Amino acid sequence: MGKQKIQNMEEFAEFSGISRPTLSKYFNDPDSVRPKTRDKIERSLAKCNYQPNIFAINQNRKLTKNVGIVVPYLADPFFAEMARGIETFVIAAGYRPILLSSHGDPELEKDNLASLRAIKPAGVLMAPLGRSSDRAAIEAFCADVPTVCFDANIEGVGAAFVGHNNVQAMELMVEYLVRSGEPPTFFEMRNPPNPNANKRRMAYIDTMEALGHTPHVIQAEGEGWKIEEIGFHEGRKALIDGAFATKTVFCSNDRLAIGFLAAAYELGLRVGLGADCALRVAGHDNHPFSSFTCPTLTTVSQDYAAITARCVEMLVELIEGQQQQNTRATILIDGKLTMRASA
Amino acid sequence: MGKQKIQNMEEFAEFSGISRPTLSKYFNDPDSVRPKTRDKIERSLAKCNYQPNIFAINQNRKLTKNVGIVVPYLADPFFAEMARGIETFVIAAGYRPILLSSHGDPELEKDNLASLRAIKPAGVLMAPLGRSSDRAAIEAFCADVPTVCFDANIEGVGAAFVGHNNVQAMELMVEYLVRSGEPPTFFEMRNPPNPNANKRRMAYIDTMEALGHTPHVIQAEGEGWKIEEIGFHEGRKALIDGAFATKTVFCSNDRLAIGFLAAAYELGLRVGLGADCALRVAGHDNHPFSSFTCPTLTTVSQDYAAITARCVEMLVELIEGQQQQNTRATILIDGKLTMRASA
DNA sequence: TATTTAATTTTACGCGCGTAAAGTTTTGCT
DNA sequence: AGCAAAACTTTACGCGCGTAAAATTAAATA
Repeated sequence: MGKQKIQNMEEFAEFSGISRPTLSKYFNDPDSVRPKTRDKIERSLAKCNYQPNIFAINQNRKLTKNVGIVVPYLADPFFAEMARGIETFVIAAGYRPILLSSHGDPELEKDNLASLRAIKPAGVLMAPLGRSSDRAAIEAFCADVPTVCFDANIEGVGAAFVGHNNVQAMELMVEYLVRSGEPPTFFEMRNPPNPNANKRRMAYIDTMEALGHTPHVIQAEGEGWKIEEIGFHEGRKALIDGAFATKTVFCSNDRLAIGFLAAAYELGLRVGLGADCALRVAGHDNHPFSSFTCPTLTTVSQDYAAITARCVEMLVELIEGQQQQNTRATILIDGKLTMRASA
Repeated sequence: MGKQKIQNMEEFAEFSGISRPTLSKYFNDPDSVRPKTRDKIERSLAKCNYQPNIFAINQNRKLTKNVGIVVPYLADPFFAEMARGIETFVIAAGYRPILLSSHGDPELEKDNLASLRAIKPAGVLMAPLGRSSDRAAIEAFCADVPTVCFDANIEGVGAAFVGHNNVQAMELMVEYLVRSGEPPTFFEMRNPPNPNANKRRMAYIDTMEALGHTPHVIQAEGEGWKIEEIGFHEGRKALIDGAFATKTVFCSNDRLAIGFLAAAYELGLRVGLGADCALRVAGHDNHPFSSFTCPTLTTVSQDYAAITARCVEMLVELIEGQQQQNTRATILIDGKLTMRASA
């Protein structure tokens, strides 16, 4: 490989026979130069391994091509999956994803925003922690950098929100459970870290009442993101106490359901649809592991692909769109019933 | 908040009454200036919200404070958990973690290394994809930037390796299974993405032979990182075919075991230690979800905390240590038997 | 072919900070 | 108090690139 060592754009200008300002234009947007010169540049580029210094670029441009992705808890496969989708779309859109997890800690969430500020991102995609988030800090951040929120909607925060349609999804599942058996009891955390939980409870109650049934809600104690553990211990307790009004349990999310199923198993309760089953259990989210629970978990799936695609789209519009809209868009993506063995 | 707006170090020098070169020294290493001036700087810092421009810093320093973390598959909670630990230690060591996932794709792994190169990292912590990795590309990268590998050891690649002691761990589990019941059959993927699998098979065979038992290995077909799915389908097939030589199955890793347990459940096979159980199943890794399988999974746990701590330690030594050692260190951390209900 | 328009080159400055060199002040030590 | 060492200030240059302005060249239009 006789590839020359070219250190900077000056040298590459000499090497390629194109002036430096034109090269600068090219690297910023290859389509902004004449096709002929573009060809010439790219042919030269193939002959050496020059690559513009990203620090020098970012220092001098007011706006970088960085896009921050902030997630509340990356060790949760749900968010890992979301992050994966978002990363892919961000790269496809020509930006550079920077993935940060808050690991469930509001302080770290603030730190993450601070360190994002330092890299002057073109925009940020953020799933806030929710209840424990420092709202003021996030608002201040969103005022400075274009931010699209996903997963958890903090009313009024961010330029847009793209998320799951909890109301539609809850209706879907409650109606299915009622139709195929008896009305469900709702099982959730009393203090859920994620704000979707509240929307789900309310949608559950509304749907149940609309269908002429009495809603029953069992609330698990416990704080934080060890949700399976809470589902297990509190679900176990509730089962032993006979706290469930019906034998059909609709868990607020799949992680809770995973813990709950483990508890039911330990107590020797057969879960499923058959006549020989003591319980029916449904979840919500279509968590990556919900296909491998025992029994496999009937759930409402969030449309990962649509949500991730849409929120990247929104952000790109926000960044590249000339006219700035003042209205905060809220986009809700419908869920789908995913029927498996547990209900 | 009458905080002044200070744009650069020049202005902050005037504001704080400290010369710019000294400030530069301070920001590079707060301990390199006299305590008195350090106090003075920090008191001024509290009075405004100046923060050095990270791009300008990185452009001019030969070495940044960036530390890359490359993981083969972030949607795997095992790696998510590893990444979480590593991030924390990297921050504690005064560096800036940049987390990248290869999402199971060797091309993306190469891309990740390329984009890491662009940010001139002080060092990189890398868990290679393994079998599918482009060895030459990784070697070339390691030759240029200090790299400590973890999880998957590619012999000779990287300045050091920190990982799990597969041999010790396998001995531990095989001995336990033999002692507490019958000798296990080993269940693994024929073409595992991760190189640990081969070490585990060999250790299984060695230990079985040392104990005077005949090793039995069942190999699941299938490629890629959908390991639970492979464990489920291939495990199901093997169970139906009566392929297991014994009723004790030791799975090469917990994800495989999670799928296998789901298959056993579906087939109505009771898993556990009791006389009423048709199978005993053990895993390997102490995957975050192994506490919530049905039944809960007996496994050999990797010492997450020790591995993550140790590999960050190694990298920091490598970066900051004056004398460069030419010997490639290989550090293996012992596993622990984690007994639960499945075996 | 002449003319308008668009693209490129030349020249030059600035971004914010690292860092070297020489001079000055402060500190620690006897 | 005197002195050497350490820390600091002043001055000055460089990093690699963005970008503005004026001059030049190429392309598109008539």
